[in-house]
Parts: sequence; C-alpha cells; structure tokens
Amino acid sequence: MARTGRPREFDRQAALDAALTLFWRQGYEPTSLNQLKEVMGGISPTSFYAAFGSKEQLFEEVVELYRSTEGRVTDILFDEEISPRLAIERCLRQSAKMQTDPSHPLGCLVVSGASNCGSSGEKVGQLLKSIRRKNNEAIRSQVRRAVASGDLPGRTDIDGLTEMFGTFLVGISTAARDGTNRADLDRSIDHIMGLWQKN
Amino acid sequence: MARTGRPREFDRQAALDAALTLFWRQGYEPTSLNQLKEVMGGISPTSFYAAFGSKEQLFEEVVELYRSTEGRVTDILFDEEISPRLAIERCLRQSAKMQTDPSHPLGCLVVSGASNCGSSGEKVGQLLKSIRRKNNEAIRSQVRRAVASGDLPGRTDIDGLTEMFGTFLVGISTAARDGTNRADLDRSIDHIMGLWQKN
DNA sequence: CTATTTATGTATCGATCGATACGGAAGTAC
DNA sequence: GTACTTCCGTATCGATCGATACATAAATAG
Repeated sequence: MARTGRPREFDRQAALDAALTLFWRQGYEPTSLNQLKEVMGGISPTSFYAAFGSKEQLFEEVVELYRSTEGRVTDILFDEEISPRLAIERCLRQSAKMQTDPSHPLGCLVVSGASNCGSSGEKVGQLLKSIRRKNNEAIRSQVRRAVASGDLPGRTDIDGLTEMFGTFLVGISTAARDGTNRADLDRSIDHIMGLWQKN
Repeated sequence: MARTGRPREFDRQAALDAALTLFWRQGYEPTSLNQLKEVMGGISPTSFYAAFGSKEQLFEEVVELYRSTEGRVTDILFDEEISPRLAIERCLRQSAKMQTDPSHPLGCLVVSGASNCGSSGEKVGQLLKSIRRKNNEAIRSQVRRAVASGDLPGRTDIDGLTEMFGTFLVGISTAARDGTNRADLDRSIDHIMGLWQKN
C-alpha cells in the first residue's frame, strides 16, 4: 500500500547529492542552511527539517553517502585477500585519482570536511576523526600482515611504516586542494611505494 | 618624546599570543570575536578594533607571528647552504616535533588554520595556501639542487619526489591533530628519508 | 463526504555574528 | 589651566545563524 500523506515535491536523493557537493567544497561549519536549502532545490526550512532533521544529521547522512560512493577508495585497505602492498598502493592511487577528479570538489571530505570546528561542530569533527583512525588501523593491519607473510622483513618498524603511509594518505587532501594534479601525485606514489621492496 | 594620548591598558603582545593559540586550535572562521576578546584579556570591542583593525587583519598578524616563531621549522627548506637532503629531513623532523608539542595546539596553523572557509574566509584561505605553495617550491628547489650536485641520480623524477615530501609534510598536521605522537612520526620520517639514498 | 497524515510556504524566533556610535576617562602638549 | 590625542566601557547596529510556529495544501483511509 502506498504511503499516506502529501507526497514530497523535491527529489530527496538529488538534494542529498547537492548537499554532499556543498559540504565537500566548503566544509561543515561555514556551510549555512540558506546555502544548503538553495542547492537542495530551493526547499523551504520546514521541508528541510522534516526531511533531514538538522544540519548535523544531514552532514552525518552526507558522510554515509560519501563513504558509499567516492569514499570507497579506501575500502581496499580492509581487504585481506589481496597482497598488503597492493592494498596500500591501490588505496593511495585511487585516493589520488578521486581527490583530483574535477567532476566534484577537490580533496577528501573525511580529511577536510570538518577540520575547523568550534563547539557546534565538535561532534562531526569526531565522527570524521574516527573514520581516519579506522583507516590508519587498516594500514597497520596490512603492514603487520606483510611482515607476518615475509613480504616485509621481520625487523620492520610497523608503526613507523604505518604512520608514513597514513600521513601521506591524509596529506593527499591538502595537496589536491592546493592544485596538485593526479599525474604528480601518482609519481609521488611511485616513490613512496618504492620503499616497500627496498626495505 | 613619549606618545600622546591615553596609554593602552592591556598587553598587546600577550593578546596577540592568546589570539594565535585560539586561532591555532579552532581555525579562522569558527573563532568568534567574543572568544577572541575574552582570551585577549577581556578587552572591549572598541579596544579590539582600535588595536587590530578587524578579525581578518588580526588573523594575518597572527600568521606573521606564527611564521616568526613556531612556524620557522620550515625555514630550513630555503637554506641552500646545507645539503638538500638535510634541509628536507630537518624540516620534516622539526615540523613533527613542533606540531606534536603539547605546549601549544596540535598541527600546523598554515595547513589547518583556514581549511574550512566560506566566502568570508576566502582571503585568509588564499594567504595560507600561498605559504604552502612557497614551501612546496622550496622543496622542489632542494630536490633539483640534489640532482644537480649528483646527490640524486640524473634520472630522478623531480616533481614526483617533490610532491612526495610535500604531501607528507602537509599530512603531518592532520596526523598530529589526530593524536599521532612525535616518536611515531619520527620513525615514519626515518622511512620516507630512506628513499633518498636507495634511489 | 470526513478524518488522518504528510509536505509546503511564510513569517519569525532567540542567539550570535562581525563591527560601530557615542560619551567619558587618562594621558601629553602648551 | 585648556586643547588635543588616544583608549576604554556600554549599548547597540544590521545581518545572519540554526531552528520553529502556524496555517494551508495534497495525498490516502474509511
């Protein structure tokens, strides 16, 4: 049976897509409800709050959308079927490609989406931080797996190598936003991955 | 001859220091004038604007202060007297040490101080971006110098290697703010600098 | 039809934003 | 002393912030 009540007049998914783009470009706090309502189809405040709850809830939903689409480039870090080296290299290359793609804002929403937070944005800042932490732990798990399998020597400094890849990964967002193109990032990944066999 | 007029009742330099700390922790946009006035000695709005012009001008002055103090860790990138490798390595290690120092906010003001900017913060965002760009060019200059001197092979991919160090450098800010300690960052620098001789 | 449910449009809420007006206070110049 | 300069405190500006109140419109249920 069809749902009762007056049907929604705007496309909720399209509105969510537009909100993602705006949050991605500007970040959480400087993006105002007026801007959001405008790009989301010129909807009214009432429609906005009825459909999305609040600015904070909308952002959380936007982060979910990001993670299920463009943000999937880091998912491969959690793949323990492929080789650890390939998991990390592919994550870096896919991230560099995605974050420099001109079809959407530059950089990474998880890294740069809520980096300047007052008290009102503290919660969403913690949300993104927890995602970054999980990614870092996935890198550590891959490095550890490589040592266990003998792909990296037993004397490998696991934490140091993990942090090297992790710091480089989050750096891609600032680099991309500063205008670095994909080709240069890809060659920088050539270099950083060169460490793997020369260890 | 002494300056005429009623003397200022607050310590301008101390107020500037306090503003630096607040901007460093929160970033430009989410830091309000009320917060600033409070940490700057509970000064009045009139005193604030008479002494610093505006929030934006204050931030620019704060950036100058930062660059002349904690931010000097990157100055060594411009030193063409020491070896290129040492210039880059010292920059990374000093940055890691400074940005994880608990005596002030974590991370780097130049990287994270205005990363979420609406239209009002666009100007300061560009200011920080131009500083990052200059630092990147300094890295490139060092890499080029290393190739010219034979310290790196002639076939070296200059732009790729530059971007690798540059991306890692800006990544330190997010890593430090996410809680990475100095020791782990230092070991990650051990790894990334290992590329230099193994090229 | 009436009742119920959900969405919409307008008008506006209290709080806060960055920034000023205005008058008085505290110093020097003469 | 008076004139001048600079700073301070209070009160407040217009704009915008995120969020709601309230009445109305458009659908289904019976």
